[in-house]
Amino acid sequence: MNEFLRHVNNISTVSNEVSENLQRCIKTKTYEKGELIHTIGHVCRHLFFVESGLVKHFYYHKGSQFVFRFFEEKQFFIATDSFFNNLPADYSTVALEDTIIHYLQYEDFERLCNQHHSFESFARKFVSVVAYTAISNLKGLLYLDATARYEKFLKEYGHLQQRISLGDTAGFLGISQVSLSRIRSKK
Amino acid sequence: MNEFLRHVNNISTVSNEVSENLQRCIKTKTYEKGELIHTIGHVCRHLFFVESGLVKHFYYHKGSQFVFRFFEEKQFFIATDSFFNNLPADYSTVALEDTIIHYLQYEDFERLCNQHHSFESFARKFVSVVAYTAISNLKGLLYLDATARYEKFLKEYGHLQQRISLGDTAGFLGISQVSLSRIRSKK
DNA sequence: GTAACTTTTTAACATATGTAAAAGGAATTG
DNA sequence: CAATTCCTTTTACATATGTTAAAAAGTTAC
Repeated sequence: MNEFLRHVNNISTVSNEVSENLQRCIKTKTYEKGELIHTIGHVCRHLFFVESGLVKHFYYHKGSQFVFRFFEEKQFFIATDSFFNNLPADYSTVALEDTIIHYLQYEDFERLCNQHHSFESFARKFVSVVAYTAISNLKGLLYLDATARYEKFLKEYGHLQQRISLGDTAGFLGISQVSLSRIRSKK
Repeated sequence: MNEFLRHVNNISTVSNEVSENLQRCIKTKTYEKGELIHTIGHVCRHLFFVESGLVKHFYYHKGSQFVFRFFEEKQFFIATDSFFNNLPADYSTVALEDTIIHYLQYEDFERLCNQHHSFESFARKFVSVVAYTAISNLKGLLYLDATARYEKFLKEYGHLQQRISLGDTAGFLGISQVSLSRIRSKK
C-alpha cells in the first residue's frame, strides 16, 4: 500500500506532513486482465501508480490499435494533457495483466502541490521524466526504421518482452503485426 | 529584456522575491541566422527564452536532418533530458533567423526551484507543457501517414509556414523533402 | 543585372511497410 | 483431451515513401 509513498520519495523526498497526507488520500483498486482503467473521452482525474501488473496507453486509428506507452510495476502514470488541462483524454488505459493500482485524486494532487513545496518538487521531477520519455520515443519514431525501433524497444523494454504480445509491441512501434513478425524472423 | 519574466508569470505567477532574483540572473545573447545556440554532445546548462526569432532542435541520422521541434518568439526551451540529468544533449539547437535569446543558468534555475515554491510551480507547469507537446508530436508520428502529419503541422504551425523551409518541415515530419514536395503538389 | 548559390519540383526507379487471407501454434475452457 | 479461441507466421500483392539525379524557380551577392 505504501509503495506509492515509497516511490514518491524515490523520485523526490517529501516532508512528513506530505507523507501523512498521502497516507490518508491514497486509494487502491484492482483490475482484471483486459479491464479498462481509464477511458478515452473522459477527463483523467487521478495520478495512478502500478503496484503490480502491467498496463498500456492505447488508441485506435483507422481500425488499428496504437500503443503510446507501457507502465509496469512501481511506475506512476497519468493521461498527461487530460490531467493537467482538465480535457477529455485522447487515449484509454487498460490492464494487460491482473493489476493492482494505487491512485491519488487530482484535487488532492493539486492541493498538495500548492500547499507543500516538497510535493511540488516531486511533481516537477515526475513530469520531467514523462517529458523525456516521450521525447525519447518521439525520436525513435522520427528517424529510426521499424527494425531499429524494434531493437530500441528490446533494449528499453526487453525485460517485458514475454509479457507484451506481438500485436501490442507492433502497436507501440507504429507498425503492423505482420511487419514485426517479418522483422523478428530475420534474426 | 523582462519579457522572460513576464512569460514566467504567464505560465505561473511567481513571488516578488523570485522576480527580483530573475531580473538579476537573466542574461541575453544574440545569434545570427544559422548560428548554433546549443551543440549536441554538450550538457545543456540553460533555460532559454526566445525573445525574437526562430530556432529548431535538430539531429542528423544517416545523413538526413531531423527536427524535433521549433521554438518561436516568447517560448521557453531546454534540451530536456540533458538539462535535468546533466547528460550530453543528443541534439543541437540552431537559429533559423537572427534571434535574441534570454537565458537562465541551470544553477540559478535549481536554486530558485529549491528556495522558492512559486518558481518550482512555474517549473512544473513549464515541464508539463514540454511533456504534452512531445506526446502530441509522438502521437502524430505513431499513427498518422505523411499527408496527415503535414495537415497537423499546418494546423499547429501554420503561422510559421513561411518562415520554415520545406527541408526543415520535412525533417520535422520525419519524411524526405521530395516526399513533402509531392504531398504539397497534390493539393 | 548577371553569376553563384540555395531551395523546390519533377521524374524514374528501388524498397520498406501495409493489407488480406490462410495456415500453424499456443493457450484456455468445458 | 477435444474444442474453441487467440496469437503468430507466412504468402502474395498493393502502396507509400525513399533515393538519386536533374531541371526549374527563387535568392543573394558582387
